[in-house]
Order: sequence, then structure tokens, then C-alpha cells
Amino acid sequence: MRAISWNVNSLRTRLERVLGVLERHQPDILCLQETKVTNDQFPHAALAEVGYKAVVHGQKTYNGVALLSKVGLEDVQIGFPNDPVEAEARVISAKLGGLRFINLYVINGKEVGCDKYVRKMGWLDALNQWIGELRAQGEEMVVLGDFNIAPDDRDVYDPEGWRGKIHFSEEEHQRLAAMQAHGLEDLYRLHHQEAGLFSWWDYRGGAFPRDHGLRIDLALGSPEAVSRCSGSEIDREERKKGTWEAKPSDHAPVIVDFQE
DNA sequence: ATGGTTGGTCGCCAA
Repeated sequence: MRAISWNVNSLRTRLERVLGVLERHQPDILCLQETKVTNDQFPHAALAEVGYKAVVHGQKTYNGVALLSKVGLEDVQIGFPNDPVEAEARVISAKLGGLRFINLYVINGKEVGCDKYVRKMGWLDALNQWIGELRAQGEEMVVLGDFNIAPDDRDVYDPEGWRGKIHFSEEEHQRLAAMQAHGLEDLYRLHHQEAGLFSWWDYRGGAFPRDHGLRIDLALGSPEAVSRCSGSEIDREERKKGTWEAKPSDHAPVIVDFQE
């Protein structure tokens, strides 16, 4: 079973590239973030043509998450209980192959200390409470998506420059640690230990050619997910301009494989 | 500290 997480930065702009990713990697489940499309404008027909059915949680202009699958999804849940920013479409989850896939688009936070950063912390606290409740009920899961947090020095191109900044601050790391304390492990790090393996590069300042990236797109797994996880890769090629007419997203897809 | 680029939408906000 193959899962992919990808922040597409507008599904309508990126549809051709999404179809390319589906064809190249043949995932059982594709978890999209920043679809930036309302549910009534979601491109269901184009995805159905290649065999994928989508469950969606969108809004106009901002945010938006979706799950695509060609093998069916069970127990779909939109959002989570007691979300302090319920109007923002940031979470959708469903069960597949004995695991609940919880697809996240975490609040960016903009800058440490600003009101958006404070909202990010409160939102992560509420999310962690829900994840803790599910885990206490024995739910096995993969929590994946755009976390907007780089876990450690290996995940940042300039750790000293980034330390204490947005995506790499102590308070964000506390929230990530709190999530992991519910028994979740970084599935990518089960298979790769080296530094400099990134999932996001800023559009600005030639960040991709300079390889000034961060690994902020994560997949965390509970014990059953960990024991079944057979590999994980970042499709860095997808971040290149390549021969595609459409431009790349600023995020690369994160692929995670599981034994059945 | 600022700037740089992209997307949604049409003067900016968000990332």
C-alpha cells in the first residue's frame, strides 16, 4: 500500500502535475494540501477518469485538503473536534488498510510571536488532544501532511540561521514532540538518516537551485504503521520545472510505502 | 531588516 502527501499549492493550477504524480507513483491514497478550491469546483471528473475518487474539505482561496483513492476510503472525517479555527479547511481523515490517514495542513505561523504564530500553537494543542484521544482508543494511524515544522537540524539547510525562526522554533518543536509522545514516529527517518533531504523550497531567491530547503512535509506513524512501513521517498524531481508546461508546487510529494 | 516568487483574485493577502 502506497500513500503520498503533497502540498500542491492550488489544485486547479497543478491538475496536470497531479495526474502525472498519480500515473508515475500509482498511490493507493494521495493526501493533498492547499487545494485552494471550493468543494463544488473540485475537479472530480478529471480524477475519476484515471480511477481516483476524492473526498474533499475545501474553501475559497485558502487552505483546502483532500484525499484521493482508487481503492475506497472508510469512515471519512472532516476536521476534528474542538478545532479553534474550524472555518479553515485544514484536516480530513479516513481509514484505509487498517490505518487512519489524517491529512493535515498546519497553520504556517508567518513569524515567531505574531498572532498567527500564537494561533498555530493553540491549533496544534487542540489537534494533539484529539490525536491523543484516538490513540487512547487504540487507533492505528498515519498523521501526514504539511506540518510547517522542520523536526531537527538535518531538516534545515542553515540550522544556525533558522534556529528560533518560524518552522524551526522551540515552541513548534514542543508541539511536534507532544504529538510524537502519543506514540507516533517520523516514518521518513526510519529509512533515511542523512541531513539535507528537503520537501519544500521557497519560490523566492532561487531557493531550489541553491538547495535552500526545509523538510516540513512529514508522515508520522503509530506502532503498526511503523512496523509495516517498508520505505519512504521524497519526489524531488517533481519540484523541478522540467519539461512540464505547468510550474511546480513549492513542495515535493512525500511517498510512504506499507506492507499489506 | 529586507527581499525575493507564486497563487487567488483584481488590490492586495498569504505563503
